[in-house]
Amino acid sequence: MPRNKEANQKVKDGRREQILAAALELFARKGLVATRISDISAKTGISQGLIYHYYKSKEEVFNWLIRDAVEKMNTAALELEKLPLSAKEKIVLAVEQLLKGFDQKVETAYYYFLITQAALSEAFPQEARDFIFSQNNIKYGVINRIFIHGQKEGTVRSFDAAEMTTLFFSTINGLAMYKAINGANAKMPDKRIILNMFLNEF
Amino acid sequence: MPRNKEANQKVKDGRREQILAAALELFARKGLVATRISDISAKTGISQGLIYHYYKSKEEVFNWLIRDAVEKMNTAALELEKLPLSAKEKIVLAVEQLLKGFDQKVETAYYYFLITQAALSEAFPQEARDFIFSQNNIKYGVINRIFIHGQKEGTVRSFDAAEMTTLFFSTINGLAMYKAINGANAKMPDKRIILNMFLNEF
DNA sequence: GTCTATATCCAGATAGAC
DNA sequence: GTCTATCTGGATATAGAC
Repeated sequence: MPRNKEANQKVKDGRREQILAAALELFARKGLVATRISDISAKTGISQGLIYHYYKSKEEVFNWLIRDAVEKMNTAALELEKLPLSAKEKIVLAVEQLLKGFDQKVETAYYYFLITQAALSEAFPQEARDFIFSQNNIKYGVINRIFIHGQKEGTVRSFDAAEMTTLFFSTINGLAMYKAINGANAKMPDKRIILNMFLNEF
Repeated sequence: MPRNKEANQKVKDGRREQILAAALELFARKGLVATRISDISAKTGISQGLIYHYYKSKEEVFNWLIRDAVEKMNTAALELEKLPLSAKEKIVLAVEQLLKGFDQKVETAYYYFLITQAALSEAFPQEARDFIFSQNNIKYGVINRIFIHGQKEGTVRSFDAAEMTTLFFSTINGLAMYKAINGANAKMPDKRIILNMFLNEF
């Protein structure tokens, strides 16, 4: 019966999703080690044993989360780069989208925070860390190229492009933390304040 | 013999300091929960049992660290506010000092990161978190007042001062993370890029 | 003050019934 | 697929010798 098979697959995928969603929030808020499988179990209503049916360990859950996050971000960055817009417009769009993302869904902020933590700490699974170090810089490259392009346009300030890129992502990470900490109470600042860092006029 | 008493006190203080210094780095890099007392023991060469002679628990070590950090930052902020300088000059000085601090001593970055983590996560001792929420905002107040003052001067951009304050500390936190992650490889960006966010000209 | 040895606890992961 | 019960390891914190 293909019907049942499909239905089963749906349930299975649903469970896996549920687990990831709960783990994302828990990992971001409590950290990987402080999050107990029992926390995930409590949050999802899925028994502890069953979680191990879907993922072979807590770290595997974490690895999936990181893969998801990095891939989403890279896809977004590469799509931005391909748009038929000026460098200046791309930068405005990037800042807009990121702020809107944080504002509308805390999960976006959690993703950023998780990646930062994993990059920082040796306590996180090596697999996830390797993946981050090999893949995460793709989005740095995109922004860096857009800055350089914008400098040729004359719209982007003439500071060192690499430094501006560092600052771009440091600021974004800082805002992600701010949002992750304060949740609904966090109001994202006016994008124009940020744009002042990078653009001559807008 | 007061001589011995003093000497003993010195040793005692030295040990306590050693433990704090090791814990700062470990907590920042691995997280509170992932850091084992045995890690602190290995890093300091102080036996596990002896650590409990100086601090009654791992969390107490953490609480001391947070107190130190918050107090240092508040003192610095309040002193900045009292200086006989224009608002514009104070902002330039604050950014300079913070960047220099991160550049010269990773520990400064670790302090920032630790506070941010503790504020974020329920996994950290409630005592430390309460202290942060009651005291940490002092430095936010200082910067906020300086921005407002600078707007009257005409030197600070006329965006919402609270939003600029949020952005100021988000950026600083982001840079602290960047430094904590990349250590000696992290080069702090040109302060002028940051100052563009807040100042009309400089 | 300092160390080594150990009691105690608790979380991750597994086994096995349904 | 799902649950409950349990094994096992490892970390905190303590006890007690020096």
